[in-house]
Amino acid sequence: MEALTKKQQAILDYMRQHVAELSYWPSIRDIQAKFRFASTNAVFGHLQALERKGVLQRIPGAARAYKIAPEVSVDLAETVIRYEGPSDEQIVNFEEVKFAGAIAAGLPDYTESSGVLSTMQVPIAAGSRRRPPESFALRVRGDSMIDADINDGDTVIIEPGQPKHGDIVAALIDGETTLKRLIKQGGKVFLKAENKNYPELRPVNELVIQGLAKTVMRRI
Amino acid sequence: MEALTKKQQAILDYMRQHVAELSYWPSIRDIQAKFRFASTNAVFGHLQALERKGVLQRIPGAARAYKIAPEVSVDLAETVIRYEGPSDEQIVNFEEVKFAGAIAAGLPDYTESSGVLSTMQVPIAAGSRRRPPESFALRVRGDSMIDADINDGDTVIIEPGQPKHGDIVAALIDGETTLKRLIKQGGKVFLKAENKNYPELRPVNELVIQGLAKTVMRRI
DNA sequence: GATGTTTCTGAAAATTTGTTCACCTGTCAA
DNA sequence: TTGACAGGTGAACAAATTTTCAGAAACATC
Repeated sequence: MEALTKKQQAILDYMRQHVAELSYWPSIRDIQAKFRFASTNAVFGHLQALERKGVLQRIPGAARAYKIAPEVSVDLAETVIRYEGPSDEQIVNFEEVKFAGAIAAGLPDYTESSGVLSTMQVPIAAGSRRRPPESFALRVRGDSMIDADINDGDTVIIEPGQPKHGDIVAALIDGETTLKRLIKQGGKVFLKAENKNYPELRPVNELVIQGLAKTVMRRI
Repeated sequence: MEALTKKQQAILDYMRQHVAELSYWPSIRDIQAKFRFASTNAVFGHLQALERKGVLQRIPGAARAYKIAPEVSVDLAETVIRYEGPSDEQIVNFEEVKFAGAIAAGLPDYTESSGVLSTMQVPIAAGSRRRPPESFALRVRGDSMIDADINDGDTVIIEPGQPKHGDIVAALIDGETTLKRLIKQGGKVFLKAENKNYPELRPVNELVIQGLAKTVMRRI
Protein backbone atom coordinates (compact mmCIF):
# COMPACT_ATOMS: atom_id res chain seq x y z
CA MET A 1 0.00 0.00 0.00
CA GLU A 2 1.19 3.37 -0.88
CA ALA A 3 2.62 5.21 2.07
CA LEU A 4 0.94 8.23 3.59
CA THR A 5 2.59 11.62 3.80
CA LYS A 6 3.08 13.19 7.20
CA LYS A 7 0.17 15.53 6.81
CA GLN A 8 -2.09 12.82 5.53
CA GLN A 9 -1.25 10.70 8.53
CA ALA A 10 -1.90 13.62 10.83
CA ILE A 11 -5.27 14.27 9.27
CA LEU A 12 -6.19 10.62 9.48
CA ASP A 13 -5.18 10.56 13.14
CA TYR A 14 -7.19 13.66 13.83
CA MET A 15 -10.25 12.14 12.22
CA ARG A 16 -9.82 8.99 14.25
CA GLN A 17 -9.46 10.93 17.45
CA HIS A 18 -12.41 13.14 16.63
CA VAL A 19 -14.79 10.31 15.99
CA ALA A 20 -13.54 8.42 19.02
CA GLU A 21 -14.05 11.37 21.33
CA LEU A 22 -17.18 12.96 19.94
CA SER A 23 -18.78 9.99 18.19
CA TYR A 24 -19.24 11.83 14.92
CA TRP A 25 -16.93 12.72 12.07
CA PRO A 26 -15.37 16.12 11.62
CA SER A 27 -16.44 18.19 8.66
CA ILE A 28 -13.90 19.31 6.11
CA ARG A 29 -14.05 22.70 7.77
CA ASP A 30 -13.33 21.20 11.14
CA ILE A 31 -10.18 19.70 9.72
CA GLN A 32 -9.34 22.94 7.96
CA ALA A 33 -9.59 24.83 11.24
CA LYS A 34 -7.57 22.23 13.11
CA PHE A 35 -4.67 22.45 10.67
CA ARG A 36 -5.12 26.13 9.93
CA PHE A 37 -5.59 25.75 6.22
CA ALA A 38 -6.77 28.81 4.44
CA SER A 39 -8.90 26.81 2.08
CA THR A 40 -11.21 23.89 2.43
CA ASN A 41 -9.76 22.56 -0.77
CA ALA A 42 -6.48 21.75 0.93
CA VAL A 43 -8.36 19.31 3.11
CA PHE A 44 -10.39 18.13 0.17
CA GLY A 45 -7.24 17.16 -1.68
CA HIS A 46 -5.86 15.28 1.27
CA LEU A 47 -9.07 13.37 1.73
CA GLN A 48 -8.98 12.41 -1.91
CA ALA A 49 -5.42 11.19 -1.46
CA LEU A 50 -6.39 9.21 1.62
CA GLU A 51 -9.20 7.61 -0.30
CA ARG A 52 -6.98 6.82 -3.27
CA LYS A 53 -4.54 5.16 -0.92
CA GLY A 54 -7.29 3.02 0.44
CA VAL A 55 -7.31 4.01 4.09
CA LEU A 56 -10.42 6.12 3.96
CA GLN A 57 -13.73 5.83 2.24
CA ARG A 58 -15.77 8.92 1.58
CA ILE A 59 -19.50 8.88 1.06
CA PRO A 60 -20.05 11.25 -1.87
CA GLY A 61 -22.39 14.08 -1.10
CA ALA A 62 -22.90 13.15 2.49
CA ALA A 63 -21.68 15.36 5.27
CA ARG A 64 -19.47 14.02 8.03
CA ALA A 65 -19.70 10.54 6.57
CA TYR A 66 -16.68 8.30 6.23
CA LYS A 67 -15.53 4.80 6.69
CA ILE A 68 -12.05 4.31 7.91
CA ALA A 69 -9.59 1.45 7.81
CA PRO A 70 -8.31 0.10 11.11
CA GLU A 71 -4.80 0.99 12.13
CA VAL A 72 -2.05 -1.05 10.64
CA SER A 73 1.57 -1.17 11.57
CA VAL A 74 3.94 -4.07 11.40
CA ASP A 75 7.44 -4.61 12.55
CA LEU A 76 8.70 -7.72 14.14
CA ALA A 77 11.53 -8.31 16.56
CA GLU A 78 14.01 -11.16 16.71
CA THR A 79 14.29 -13.36 19.73
CA VAL A 80 16.73 -15.90 21.06
CA ILE A 81 14.71 -18.75 19.94
CA ARG A 82 13.52 -18.19 16.43
CA TYR A 83 10.72 -15.74 16.42
CA GLU A 84 8.01 -15.62 13.87
CA GLY A 85 5.09 -13.31 14.20
CA PRO A 86 1.73 -13.66 12.65
CA SER A 87 1.13 -12.71 9.07
CA ASP A 88 -0.10 -9.26 8.20
CA GLU A 89 -3.66 -10.46 8.04
CA GLN A 90 -3.42 -11.67 11.61
CA ILE A 91 -2.56 -8.32 13.06
CA VAL A 92 -4.91 -7.16 15.73
CA ASN A 93 -5.40 -3.55 16.51
CA PHE A 94 -5.46 -2.01 19.89
CA GLU A 95 -6.79 1.27 20.92
CA GLU A 96 -6.48 3.31 24.02
CA VAL A 97 -9.77 4.03 25.68
CA LYS A 98 -11.40 5.13 28.85
CA PHE A 99 -11.65 2.64 31.61
CA ALA A 100 -14.74 2.91 33.70
CA GLY A 101 -13.15 1.86 36.95
CA ALA A 102 -13.67 -0.95 39.36
CA ILE A 103 -16.74 -2.95 40.16
CA ALA A 104 -17.51 -4.59 43.44
CA ALA A 105 -18.21 -8.24 42.93
CA GLY A 106 -18.34 -8.85 46.65
CA LEU A 107 -20.23 -6.91 49.22
CA PRO A 108 -20.86 -3.27 48.35
CA ASP A 109 -17.61 -1.49 47.80
CA TYR A 110 -16.66 1.98 46.77
CA THR A 111 -16.51 2.60 43.08
CA GLU A 112 -13.19 3.74 41.78
CA SER A 113 -14.79 5.23 38.75
CA SER A 114 -16.25 8.06 40.78
CA GLY A 115 -13.09 10.07 40.39
CA VAL A 116 -10.60 10.22 37.62
CA LEU A 117 -10.83 7.82 34.76
CA SER A 118 -7.82 5.99 33.56
CA THR A 119 -7.25 4.53 30.14
CA MET A 120 -6.72 0.94 29.20
CA GLN A 121 -6.09 -1.12 26.18
CA VAL A 122 -7.91 -4.12 24.89
CA PRO A 123 -7.42 -6.14 21.78
CA ILE A 124 -9.99 -6.33 19.06
CA ALA A 125 -11.55 -9.75 19.01
CA ALA A 126 -14.18 -11.82 20.77
CA GLY A 127 -17.13 -12.83 18.64
CA SER A 128 -18.20 -12.44 15.10
CA ARG A 129 -21.21 -10.33 15.86
CA ARG A 130 -21.02 -6.59 16.01
CA ARG A 131 -20.61 -5.23 19.46
CA PRO A 132 -22.53 -2.10 20.43
CA PRO A 133 -20.36 0.95 20.90
CA GLU A 134 -21.90 1.74 24.25
CA SER A 135 -20.00 -1.01 25.95
CA PHE A 136 -17.44 -0.34 28.60
CA ALA A 137 -14.90 -2.14 30.72
CA LEU A 138 -14.78 -2.62 34.45
CA ARG A 139 -12.17 -4.09 36.72
CA VAL A 140 -13.59 -6.65 39.13
CA ARG A 141 -12.94 -6.26 42.83
CA GLY A 142 -13.97 -8.89 45.33
CA ASP A 143 -14.76 -12.55 45.13
CA SER A 144 -18.50 -12.97 45.13
CA MET A 145 -18.55 -14.25 41.58
CA ILE A 146 -15.81 -16.86 41.85
CA ASP A 147 -18.22 -19.71 41.26
CA ALA A 148 -18.94 -18.15 37.88
CA ASP A 149 -15.22 -18.03 37.34
CA ILE A 150 -15.00 -14.28 37.61
CA ASN A 151 -12.22 -13.37 40.00
CA ASP A 152 -10.70 -10.37 41.67
CA GLY A 153 -8.63 -8.44 39.18
CA ASP A 154 -10.43 -9.67 36.10
CA THR A 155 -11.87 -7.23 33.63
CA VAL A 156 -15.43 -7.61 32.47
CA ILE A 157 -16.88 -6.03 29.38
CA ILE A 158 -20.32 -4.64 30.00
CA GLU A 159 -22.71 -4.33 27.10
CA PRO A 160 -26.19 -2.88 26.92
CA GLY A 161 -29.10 -5.21 26.38
CA GLN A 162 -32.24 -6.76 27.81
CA PRO A 163 -31.30 -8.41 31.07
CA LYS A 164 -32.77 -11.90 31.19
CA HIS A 165 -33.06 -14.43 33.95
CA GLY A 166 -29.65 -15.88 34.64
CA ASP A 167 -27.63 -13.09 33.11
CA ILE A 168 -24.71 -11.60 34.93
CA VAL A 169 -25.32 -7.90 35.19
CA ALA A 170 -23.58 -4.80 36.39
CA ALA A 171 -26.09 -3.24 38.75
CA LEU A 172 -26.01 0.09 40.46
CA ILE A 173 -27.20 -0.16 44.06
CA ASP A 174 -26.89 2.73 46.44
CA GLY A 175 -24.46 4.39 44.11
CA GLU A 176 -22.26 1.31 44.02
CA THR A 177 -21.72 -0.78 40.95
CA THR A 178 -21.85 -4.48 41.69
CA LEU A 179 -21.60 -7.60 39.62
CA LYS A 180 -24.32 -10.15 40.25
CA ARG A 181 -26.40 -12.77 38.59
CA LEU A 182 -29.93 -11.65 37.87
CA ILE A 183 -32.56 -14.07 39.10
CA LYS A 184 -36.22 -13.68 38.26
CA GLN A 185 -38.40 -15.81 40.43
CA GLY A 186 -42.08 -15.64 41.13
CA GLY A 187 -42.42 -12.15 39.77
CA LYS A 188 -39.62 -10.89 41.90
CA VAL A 189 -36.11 -9.99 40.98
CA PHE A 190 -33.05 -11.03 42.95
CA LEU A 191 -29.40 -10.30 42.67
CA LYS A 192 -27.41 -13.37 43.48
CA ALA A 193 -23.74 -13.64 44.26
CA GLU A 194 -21.99 -16.63 42.75
CA ASN A 195 -20.20 -17.75 45.88
CA LYS A 196 -21.39 -20.60 48.07
CA ASN A 197 -20.07 -18.79 51.12
CA TYR A 198 -22.22 -15.75 50.59
CA PRO A 199 -25.78 -15.42 51.82
CA GLU A 200 -28.62 -15.33 49.32
CA LEU A 201 -29.46 -11.75 48.53
CA ARG A 202 -32.72 -10.08 49.26
CA PRO A 203 -35.08 -9.07 46.45
CA VAL A 204 -34.67 -5.58 45.09
CA ASN A 205 -37.45 -3.28 44.12
CA GLU A 206 -35.66 -0.61 42.26
CA LEU A 207 -32.61 -1.41 40.31
CA VAL A 208 -30.38 0.30 37.83
CA ILE A 209 -28.83 -2.04 35.33
CA GLN A 210 -25.72 -0.66 33.76
CA GLY A 211 -25.41 -3.53 31.37
CA LEU A 212 -24.75 -7.21 30.88
CA ALA A 213 -21.40 -8.82 31.54
CA LYS A 214 -20.69 -10.61 28.30
CA THR A 215 -16.95 -11.09 28.29
CA VAL A 216 -14.40 -11.78 30.97
CA MET A 217 -10.74 -10.99 30.48
CA ARG A 218 -7.86 -12.15 32.58
CA ARG A 219 -4.23 -11.12 32.49
CA ILE A 220 -1.87 -14.06 32.75
CA MET B 1 -36.42 8.97 33.02
CA GLU B 2 -39.34 9.57 30.83
CA ALA B 3 -40.26 6.59 28.72
CA LEU B 4 -39.85 6.52 24.97
CA THR B 5 -42.73 5.95 22.60
CA LYS B 6 -42.61 3.05 20.20
CA LYS B 7 -41.62 5.21 17.26
CA GLN B 8 -39.01 7.05 19.21
CA GLN B 9 -37.50 3.78 20.26
CA ALA B 10 -37.55 2.56 16.67
CA ILE B 11 -35.84 5.70 15.44
CA LEU B 12 -33.23 5.46 18.16
CA ASP B 13 -32.61 1.83 17.25
CA TYR B 14 -32.30 2.70 13.61
CA MET B 15 -29.76 5.38 14.36
CA ARG B 16 -27.79 2.97 16.49
CA GLN B 17 -27.85 0.34 13.80
CA HIS B 18 -26.93 2.84 11.11
CA VAL B 19 -23.90 4.14 12.93
CA ALA B 20 -22.84 0.63 13.89
CA GLU B 21 -23.03 -0.62 10.34
CA LEU B 22 -21.89 2.35 8.33
CA SER B 23 -19.84 4.20 10.95
CA TYR B 24 -21.58 7.50 10.38
CA TRP B 25 -24.87 8.94 11.48
CA PRO B 26 -27.96 9.06 9.30
CA SER B 27 -29.27 12.44 8.20
CA ILE B 28 -32.77 13.49 9.10
CA ARG B 29 -33.75 12.67 5.55
CA ASP B 30 -32.26 9.22 5.84
CA ILE B 31 -34.49 8.58 8.82
CA GLN B 32 -37.43 10.09 6.99
CA ALA B 33 -36.93 7.70 4.10
CA LYS B 34 -36.52 4.72 6.40
CA PHE B 35 -39.81 5.36 8.17
CA ARG B 36 -41.58 6.70 5.09
CA PHE B 37 -42.45 10.02 6.63
CA ALA B 38 -43.79 12.56 4.20
CA SER B 39 -42.04 15.36 6.00
CA THR B 40 -38.64 15.86 7.51
CA ASN B 41 -40.31 17.64 10.33
CA ALA B 42 -41.78 14.42 11.63
CA VAL B 43 -38.26 13.20 12.21
CA PHE B 44 -37.23 16.56 13.55
CA GLY B 45 -39.89 16.40 16.21
CA HIS B 46 -38.90 12.93 17.25
CA LEU B 47 -35.29 13.90 17.54
CA GLN B 48 -36.26 16.82 19.72
CA ALA B 49 -38.25 14.46 21.89
CA LEU B 50 -35.36 12.04 22.13
CA GLU B 51 -33.09 14.86 23.16
CA ARG B 52 -35.56 16.17 25.71
CA LYS B 53 -35.78 12.71 27.19
CA GLY B 54 -32.05 12.62 27.52
CA VAL B 55 -31.15 9.65 25.34
CA LEU B 56 -29.79 11.61 22.44
CA GLN B 57 -27.69 14.68 22.15
CA ARG B 58 -27.83 16.71 18.99
CA ILE B 59 -25.02 19.00 17.91
CA PRO B 60 -26.76 22.20 16.79
CA GLY B 61 -26.01 23.15 13.23
CA ALA B 62 -23.86 20.15 12.53
CA ALA B 63 -24.91 17.53 10.03
CA ARG B 64 -25.00 13.87 10.94
CA ALA B 65 -23.62 14.67 14.36
CA TYR B 66 -25.04 13.12 17.50
CA LYS B 67 -24.09 11.62 20.76
CA ILE B 68 -26.20 8.80 21.95
CA ALA B 69 -26.91 7.26 25.32
CA PRO B 70 -26.63 3.55 25.91
CA GLU B 71 -29.75 1.47 25.40
CA VAL B 72 -32.65 2.40 27.50
CA SER B 73 -35.47 1.31 29.65
CA VAL B 74 -35.71 -2.31 30.54
CA ASP B 75 -38.57 -3.74 32.47
CA LEU B 76 -38.66 -7.12 34.00
CA ALA B 77 -41.51 -8.55 36.01
CA GLU B 78 -43.21 -5.87 38.02
CA THR B 79 -40.09 -4.47 39.55
CA VAL B 80 -38.87 -1.25 38.13
CA ILE B 81 -35.56 -1.63 36.46
CA ARG B 82 -34.10 1.55 35.19
CA TYR B 83 -31.35 1.42 32.70
CA GLU B 84 -28.52 3.81 33.14
CA GLY B 85 -25.38 3.45 31.16
CA PRO B 86 -21.98 4.83 31.80
CA SER B 87 -21.22 8.47 31.23
CA ASP B 88 -19.71 9.69 27.99
CA GLU B 89 -16.24 9.34 29.38
CA GLN B 90 -16.77 5.67 30.02
CA ILE B 91 -17.63 4.70 26.49
CA VAL B 92 -15.36 2.08 25.02
CA ASN B 93 -14.76 1.70 21.35
CA PHE B 94 -14.73 -1.50 19.41
CA GLU B 95 -13.24 -2.24 16.09
CA GLU B 96 -13.56 -5.08 13.68
CA VAL B 97 -10.34 -6.90 12.97
CA LYS B 98 -8.86 -10.02 11.55
CA PHE B 99 -9.01 -13.13 13.64
CA ALA B 100 -6.07 -15.42 13.30
CA GLY B 101 -8.00 -18.64 13.75
CA ALA B 102 -7.87 -21.46 16.19
CA ILE B 103 -5.05 -22.82 18.28
CA ALA B 104 -4.71 -26.36 19.47
CA ALA B 105 -4.31 -26.45 23.21
CA GLY B 106 -4.49 -30.20 23.28
CA LEU B 107 -2.66 -32.65 21.12
CA PRO B 108 -1.60 -31.32 17.74
CA ASP B 109 -4.61 -30.27 15.78
CA TYR B 110 -5.13 -28.68 12.45
CA THR B 111 -5.01 -24.92 12.42
CA GLU B 112 -8.14 -23.24 11.19
CA SER B 113 -6.19 -20.16 10.30
CA SER B 114 -4.59 -21.84 7.34
CA GLY B 115 -7.43 -20.84 5.10
CA VAL B 116 -9.67 -17.85 5.18
CA LEU B 117 -9.49 -15.38 7.97
CA SER B 118 -12.62 -14.24 9.69
CA THR B 119 -13.11 -11.04 11.59
CA MET B 120 -13.87 -10.60 15.23
CA GLN B 121 -14.44 -7.85 17.67
CA VAL B 122 -12.82 -7.18 20.98
CA PRO B 123 -13.28 -4.37 23.40
CA ILE B 124 -10.58 -1.90 24.19
CA ALA B 125 -9.32 -2.51 27.68
CA ALA B 126 -7.03 -4.84 29.60
CA GLY B 127 -4.06 -3.20 31.24
CA SER B 128 -2.70 0.26 31.59
CA ARG B 129 0.41 -0.38 29.60
CA ARG B 130 0.54 0.05 25.86
CA ARG B 131 0.14 -3.14 23.97
CA PRO B 132 2.32 -3.84 20.96
CA PRO B 133 0.48 -3.65 17.67
CA GLU B 134 1.81 -6.98 16.49
CA SER B 135 -0.50 -8.86 18.80
CA PHE B 136 -3.19 -11.13 17.52
CA ALA B 137 -6.05 -13.21 18.75
CA LEU B 138 -6.51 -16.95 18.66
CA ARG B 139 -9.41 -19.16 19.57
CA VAL B 140 -8.43 -22.03 21.83
CA ARG B 141 -9.33 -25.57 20.85
CA GLY B 142 -8.75 -28.49 23.14
CA ASP B 143 -8.32 -28.89 26.84
CA SER B 144 -4.65 -29.31 27.57
CA MET B 145 -4.42 -25.99 29.37
CA ILE B 146 -7.40 -26.37 31.66
CA ASP B 147 -5.23 -26.42 34.75
CA ALA B 148 -4.09 -22.93 33.79
CA ASP B 149 -7.75 -22.04 33.43
CA ILE B 150 -7.64 -21.76 29.68
CA ASN B 151 -10.49 -23.72 28.20
CA ASP B 152 -11.84 -24.79 24.87
CA GLY B 153 -13.53 -21.87 23.20
CA ASP B 154 -11.59 -19.18 24.99
CA THR B 155 -9.74 -16.53 23.08
CA VAL B 156 -6.14 -15.78 23.90
CA ILE B 157 -4.30 -12.63 22.96
CA ILE B 158 -0.80 -13.38 21.77
CA GLU B 159 1.85 -10.70 22.09
CA PRO B 160 5.44 -10.65 20.95
CA GLY B 161 8.16 -10.72 23.56
CA GLN B 162 11.03 -12.63 25.10
CA PRO B 163 9.67 -16.01 26.12
CA LYS B 164 10.77 -16.78 29.67
CA HIS B 165 10.63 -19.91 31.75
CA GLY B 166 7.07 -20.44 32.85
CA ASP B 167 5.44 -18.36 30.18
CA ILE B 168 2.51 -19.67 28.24
CA VAL B 169 3.42 -19.43 24.59
CA ALA B 170 1.90 -19.99 21.19
CA ALA B 171 4.35 -22.32 19.52
CA LEU B 172 4.44 -23.52 15.96
CA ILE B 173 5.28 -27.21 15.74
CA ASP B 174 5.03 -29.11 12.48
CA GLY B 175 2.98 -26.34 11.01
CA GLU B 176 0.54 -26.48 13.90
CA THR B 177 0.08 -23.72 16.40
CA THR B 178 -0.23 -25.01 19.94
CA LEU B 179 -0.62 -23.38 23.31
CA LYS B 180 1.79 -24.65 25.97
CA ARG B 181 3.77 -23.58 28.97
CA LEU B 182 7.44 -23.04 28.21
CA ILE B 183 9.80 -24.84 30.58
CA LYS B 184 13.56 -24.32 30.53
CA GLN B 185 15.34 -26.99 32.49
CA GLY B 186 18.96 -28.02 32.43
CA GLY B 187 19.70 -26.20 29.21
CA LYS B 188 16.79 -27.87 27.47
CA VAL B 189 13.45 -26.44 26.48
CA PHE B 190 10.20 -28.27 27.06
CA LEU B 191 6.63 -27.54 26.14
CA LYS B 192 4.33 -28.59 28.91
CA ALA B 193 0.59 -29.05 28.77
CA GLU B 194 -1.31 -27.84 31.81
CA ASN B 195 -3.46 -30.88 32.29
CA LYS B 196 -2.73 -33.56 34.86
CA ASN B 197 -4.11 -36.19 32.52
CA TYR B 198 -1.68 -35.43 29.75
CA PRO B 199 1.80 -36.93 29.54
CA GLU B 200 4.82 -34.71 30.02
CA LEU B 201 6.02 -33.56 26.67
CA ARG B 202 9.33 -34.35 25.14
CA PRO B 203 11.99 -31.68 24.76
CA VAL B 204 11.98 -29.79 21.52
CA ASN B 205 15.04 -28.78 19.58
CA GLU B 206 13.72 -26.36 17.09
CA LEU B 207 10.85 -24.20 18.00
CA VAL B 208 9.05 -21.28 16.51
CA ILE B 209 7.48 -19.06 19.09
CA GLN B 210 4.66 -16.99 17.70
CA GLY B 211 4.26 -15.02 20.87
CA LEU B 212 3.31 -15.03 24.51
CA ALA B 213 -0.23 -15.58 25.74
CA LYS B 214 -0.84 -12.61 27.96
CA THR B 215 -4.59 -12.30 28.10
CA VAL B 216 -7.43 -14.79 28.16
CA MET B 217 -10.93 -13.86 27.17
CA ARG B 218 -14.08 -15.78 27.75
CA ARG B 219 -17.59 -15.19 26.44
CA ILE B 220 -20.24 -15.64 29.08
C1' DG C 1 17.20 25.90 -15.15
C1' DA C 2 13.26 23.35 -16.78
C1' DT C 3 9.67 20.28 -15.35
C1' DG C 4 6.34 17.81 -13.15
C1' DT C 5 4.14 16.70 -8.79
C1' DT C 6 2.39 17.75 -4.49
C1' DT C 7 0.45 21.09 -1.56
C1' DC C 8 -2.08 24.97 -0.96
C1' DT C 9 -4.97 29.46 -1.88
C1' DG C 10 -9.23 31.90 -3.00
C1' DA C 11 -13.59 32.13 -4.44
C1' DA C 12 -17.79 30.34 -5.98
C1' DA C 13 -21.29 26.76 -7.18
C1' DA C 14 -24.02 22.92 -6.04
C1' DT C 15 -26.00 20.03 -2.73
C1' DT C 16 -27.09 18.37 1.42
C1' DT C 17 -28.97 19.13 5.63
C1' DG C 18 -30.97 21.16 9.73
C1' DT C 19 -34.50 24.26 10.98
C1' DT C 20 -38.75 26.97 11.01
C1' DC C 21 -43.65 28.13 10.07
C1' DA C 22 -48.48 27.19 9.41
C1' DC C 23 -51.73 23.86 9.83
C1' DC C 24 -54.08 19.15 10.17
C1' DT C 25 -55.53 14.70 12.92
C1' DG C 26 -56.41 11.70 16.35
C1' DT C 27 -56.27 10.49 21.53
C1' DC C 28 -57.12 11.19 26.20
C1' DA C 29 -58.31 13.29 30.34
C1' DA C 30 -60.65 17.20 32.77
C1' DT D 1 -67.06 19.70 24.94
C1' DT D 2 -62.96 21.40 25.37
C1' DG D 3 -58.14 21.65 25.71
C1' DA D 4 -53.67 19.73 25.74
C1' DC D 5 -50.59 16.93 23.40
C1' DA D 6 -48.22 13.51 20.60
C1' DG D 7 -47.69 12.77 15.84
C1' DG D 8 -47.94 14.13 11.27
C1' DT D 9 -48.10 17.00 6.43
C1' DG D 10 -46.23 20.38 3.19
C1' DA D 11 -43.52 23.92 1.87
C1' DA D 12 -40.01 26.97 2.36
C1' DC D 13 -35.76 28.95 4.36
C1' DA D 14 -31.13 29.26 6.15
C1' DA D 15 -27.14 27.21 7.26
C1' DA D 16 -23.65 23.86 6.83
C1' DT D 17 -21.00 21.17 3.87
C1' DT D 18 -19.20 19.14 -0.09
C1' DT D 19 -17.46 19.91 -4.52
C1' DT D 20 -15.53 22.35 -8.51
C1' DC D 21 -12.52 25.63 -10.96
C1' DA D 22 -8.48 28.31 -11.88
C1' DG D 23 -4.13 29.30 -10.45
C1' DA D 24 -0.05 30.14 -7.13
C1' DA D 25 3.87 28.38 -4.23
C1' DA D 26 6.94 24.90 -2.64
C1' DC D 27 9.85 21.09 -3.76
C1' DA D 28 12.13 17.40 -5.47
C1' DT D 29 14.02 15.34 -10.05
C1' DC D 30 16.28 15.31 -14.21
